Amino acid sequence: MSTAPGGCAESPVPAAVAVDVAVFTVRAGTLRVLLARARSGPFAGWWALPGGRVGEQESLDDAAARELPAGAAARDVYLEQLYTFGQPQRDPRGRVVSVAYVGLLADPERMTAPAADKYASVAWRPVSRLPRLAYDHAAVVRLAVARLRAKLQYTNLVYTLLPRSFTLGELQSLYEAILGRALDRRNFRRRVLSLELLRPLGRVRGGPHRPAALYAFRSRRPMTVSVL
Amino acid sequence: MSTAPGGCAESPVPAAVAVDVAVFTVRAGTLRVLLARARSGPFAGWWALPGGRVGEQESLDDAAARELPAGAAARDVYLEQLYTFGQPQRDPRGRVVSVAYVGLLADPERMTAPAADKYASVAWRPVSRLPRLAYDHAAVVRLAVARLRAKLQYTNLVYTLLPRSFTLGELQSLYEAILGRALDRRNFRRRVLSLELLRPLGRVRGGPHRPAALYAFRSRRPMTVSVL
DNA sequence: TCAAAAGTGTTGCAAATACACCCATGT
DNA sequence: ACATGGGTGTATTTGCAACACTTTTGA
Repeated sequence: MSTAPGGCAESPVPAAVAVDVAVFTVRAGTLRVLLARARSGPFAGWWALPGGRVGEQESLDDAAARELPAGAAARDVYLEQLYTFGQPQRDPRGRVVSVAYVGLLADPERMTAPAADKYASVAWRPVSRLPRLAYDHAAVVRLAVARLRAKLQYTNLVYTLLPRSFTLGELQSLYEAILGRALDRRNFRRRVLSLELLRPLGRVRGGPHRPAALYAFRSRRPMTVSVL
Repeated sequence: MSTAPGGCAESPVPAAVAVDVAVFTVRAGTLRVLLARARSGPFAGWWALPGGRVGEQESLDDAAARELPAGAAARDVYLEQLYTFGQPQRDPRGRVVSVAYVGLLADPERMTAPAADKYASVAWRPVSRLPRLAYDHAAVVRLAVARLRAKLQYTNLVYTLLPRSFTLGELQSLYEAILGRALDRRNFRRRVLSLELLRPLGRVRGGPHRPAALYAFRSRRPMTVSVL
């Protein structure tokens, strides 16, 4: 049974429900998470994950999407529920149960728009060197990173972290940045191509060296496939 | 941020937080889930997962353990958070966000004690043939079964479904019941033994046929190991 | 002596790994 | 010409799957 009447007067459970979102991207070969500095509240000035209360008539997924900084522009962030944190004392102001989400975003620039948001500032921080975080958000990020690493191995979710077209080298760098270990170029290449997830674009990207063929994902929907 | 003040008067978010638990066991070669029939409420008489409101000073994990029928005797149920369901309309009485848990139990008898509980009746039902369930509990069970199947493959969690000592045949039957497919006896045996998770007890269990060696798990703590 | 489950060993295939060489480009 | 990353191929190992036979008990 999922019990409890709705009305505030009748309900003996004054818990508030919130969402917190750990949005990740990879920039400069480093896995980064989006942090925000709160203007007010018990942790004013601290870095924390973006988040906030769930509206009365709002689903959890909708709330997570809405709480993203510069939300409008960020409609194509991949979001997935992670875990729900409900220790009684996790928020000094009272009982707050927080549903944590993982977000994945390709283009880091899109999100940094400071906006006349509720946050004093917003920044992409490398997950390997995080500042002290408010609430239990350090634990949230740890869990989120673990989930991300695991899920890249058996899904095609990398597509959420890449632009439309990319080279195999870029794809490999991405995996290496997130998994934190080097991969054999030739084996990676064969593996990925054998999955038939990519479509060769025919075009080529020039650079300082030999131009690399461009690829795109055949499907940009979440699927489970054994990648590594 | 996980915001929101605690007080009921100040909070515009009258959401109640509940837990629902899908407890599984295997009996007679069939994966079964524990269902309860509510005495009252909008779904009185319907089958549903056991569950209920989270107390004010109670963690989610504690709430899940407490909501188990015949709770006292069931202290050694393995519990793990599954997913949080928060569609605004999922409870007809008002907004209830429900944190779903998966439970695993070895001894089916332990739990069936009807008890002067809040439930009219309690029963182990095969997951393959479930009655209509209250709320969104059909979806909860579906997700829970998927999680259970997946997790048996890369953890040692089977130990939660077995008594202290067991034969390799029993272990295999358990896997077959949950995965829903037959496994090669010899390969299964070799695989499992090579993991070094089991300790041979020396003793033997007699039966109508050739007696089988008894084993026990070296460690009864959750670990991740690639089982299949 | 028969049925039914326990226990053991081998073999072939397929996938993962490790590794070496040539190619195309900008500087 | 050379440094740098792109592209292709091959040998070896390792793990998985398929499979056949012997053993021990109760009935």
